[in-house]
Amino acid sequence: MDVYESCFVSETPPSEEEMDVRKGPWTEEEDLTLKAFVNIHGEGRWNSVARLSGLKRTGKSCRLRWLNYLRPQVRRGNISLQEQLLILQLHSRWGNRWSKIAQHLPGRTDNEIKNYWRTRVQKQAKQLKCDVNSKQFRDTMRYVWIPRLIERICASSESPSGQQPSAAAYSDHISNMNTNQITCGSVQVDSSVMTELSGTSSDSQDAQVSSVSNLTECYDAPHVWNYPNSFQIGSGLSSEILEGTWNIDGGESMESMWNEENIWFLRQQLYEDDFN
DNA sequence: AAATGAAACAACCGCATGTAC
DNA sequence: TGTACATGCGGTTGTTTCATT
Repeated sequence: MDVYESCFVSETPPSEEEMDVRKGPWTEEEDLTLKAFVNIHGEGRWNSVARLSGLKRTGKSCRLRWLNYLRPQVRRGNISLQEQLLILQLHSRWGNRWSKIAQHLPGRTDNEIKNYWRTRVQKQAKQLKCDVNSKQFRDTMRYVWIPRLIERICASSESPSGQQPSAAAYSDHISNMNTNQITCGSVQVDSSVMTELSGTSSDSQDAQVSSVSNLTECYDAPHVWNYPNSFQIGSGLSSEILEGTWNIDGGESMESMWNEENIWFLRQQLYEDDFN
């Protein structure tokens, strides 16, 4: 039995009523207490942490506070472009499985990703006056946003890219993958980016298919894709999208969003997952 | 400067799952 | 095998911050 364990094998925990449990925002003092306790004894056994640290909190509350806020690895602040792309992709595959998505975004918590999705993506769906799970929203993403984005990926890939992984290395990496690819200049773009978001991939069968973050400013009918005859560009789309005035994160441009580094990063993450 | 509404973030709750006994 | 407890997850709600009028 280790030191930690010996600390915790003890009396039955008092009920919440008996404990006079504190709720609501954590104070700085509570944070320090929890941090110090976990630093000494390690994570886990949260009910014991709550009891022995002197915090009048539940084990659940301690765990949540530690995982979402106090953990040293936690990254706070703006979700980067790469992360936005990953969230979009992974959510299209797994639906609202936030913790699973979070595993692919080091330092980000499921709670943060969930909040991001709710506040940003669902907002966009609201602007479109449709549900994020609706066909209209998926179609908008599938036939308008994504193609436009990919077109921009292609465009940006042809510009100098500094210290990024080379396009050649990237092509080598994906050439072994059994995927359909579209060549745009020196970079190949995987058409699975499209099919995943269409909700037809096998992985998405058990997941609720949802859609895209602030992937806007995307309407500009890309010529690189074949649209189904039945799909009318612009049908039911908001004027912001149709006019290309739907801004990203308060003005961030699509150009900056889709550079070669982002594509490299995104693809790496996805293929690693596919083959794990 | 104050009021109001929207957006972002933090935390709680209930349920599901895992594990030890 | 059944039970109790701990932990993890996703949905929801409460609170704070920021922008607009």
